[in-house]
Amino acid sequence: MTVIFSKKCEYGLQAILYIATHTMGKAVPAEKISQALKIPREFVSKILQDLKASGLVGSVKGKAGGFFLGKEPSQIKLIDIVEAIDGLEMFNSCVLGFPECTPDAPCPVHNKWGILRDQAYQMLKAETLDQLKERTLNKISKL
Amino acid sequence: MTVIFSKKCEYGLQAILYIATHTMGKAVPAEKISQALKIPREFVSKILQDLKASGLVGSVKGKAGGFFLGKEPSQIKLIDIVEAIDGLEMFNSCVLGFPECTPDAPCPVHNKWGILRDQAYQMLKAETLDQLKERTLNKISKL
DNA sequence: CTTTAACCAGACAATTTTATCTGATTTTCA
DNA sequence: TGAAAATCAGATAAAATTGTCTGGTTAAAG
Repeated sequence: MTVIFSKKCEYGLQAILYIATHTMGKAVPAEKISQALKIPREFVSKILQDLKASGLVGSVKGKAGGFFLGKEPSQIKLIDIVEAIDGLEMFNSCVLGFPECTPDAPCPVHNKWGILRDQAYQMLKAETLDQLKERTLNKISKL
Repeated sequence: MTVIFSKKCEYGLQAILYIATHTMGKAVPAEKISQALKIPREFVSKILQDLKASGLVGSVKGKAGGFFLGKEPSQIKLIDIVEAIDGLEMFNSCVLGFPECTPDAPCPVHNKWGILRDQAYQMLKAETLDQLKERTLNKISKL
C-alpha cells in the first residue's frame, strides 16, 4: 500500500496535536489519548516516549501524570515530529527508488517531483502546533 | 520510515520503464531486468505478473520469452502502474490518518495538503511512458 | 526430440512494522 | 502508609511487506 507517513508517524502527529489542544496546564495521560484517537494505549505510549527523547514532549510519572508539550506550541513544527519518527529521507531520495538518481543524472520525474516534494517539506516546516491548534478548535470539535 | 511508494511499486515503475526503453521488438526477460536494476529476479517477476493482470504488460513463455508493454507507451501513465500495485487510497485519505477527516470537518492540514496531493496525482496522470522514455534516453544512459 | 531458457504458481522464509504483555517504578492522595 | 494511576523498559506476538525456493509448463533452437 502507498503511504506518506508510517502509522507511527500519523499516530505521533495526532497525539501531539491532541496534547496541544487538551493540556490545560495538566499532563495528558496516554490512556486518554488512546481512547480519544483510538490508538492502542501501549503503542501511543511508546511513540510519545520517542518524542520525549527528541524533546518535543515531556512527561510526569505517577498519579495525575501524563504527557505535555516539550516546547511552546509556536516552536513545534510538523516537520519536527516527522523527523523524530520517520526521518527526513523521503525528502531526499528518488521517488522512483533509483539509488543513482542525482541532479546531474536525474530520473525521468526528478524535476517535477522535486518541486512537489519541496513544497510538502516547506508546508510541514511552516505549520506549527499553535496554528494547527487554532484551526482545530475552530473546526473539529471532537478533537 | 516514511515512504511514498512501496518497494513493490518502485520496482514496478522501474521495471516497466526498463522494458519501455529496452524492448526492441523482442520480449525482455525478468533476469535481465533483475540484473540491470538490482531487483531480486523472482520478486520483479511477481510484480510483472501483477502488472500483466492489469494489462500493462504482456509476456511470452519459453526460450526467448519475457515481458513487453501491454499497450502503446503513449497509453501507459505512471498513475496506472501505481494504481495497479499500490492502489489510489493515498490520494483519497487524510495525511494525518484521521478517519473522520472530510471537507466539512477537515483536519488542520486538509486544504494545504489536498492541493499538493492533487498536484502529485495530476503529475502521475500526465506522465506517460513515451515521455519518460525520451527523457530517459536523453539523460540516463545506463537505463 | 532433447536441451535450454524463460514464465508461472504456490509455498516458504526473513524482515519490518504494528501491536500487546508483563512487571517495575514513580507519584498522588486519602 | 497503602492504594491507585500513571510512565517506562523490555520481551513477546501478530501482521504486513519483502524476498527466496521448488517444481511445473511452455516455446525456441539445434
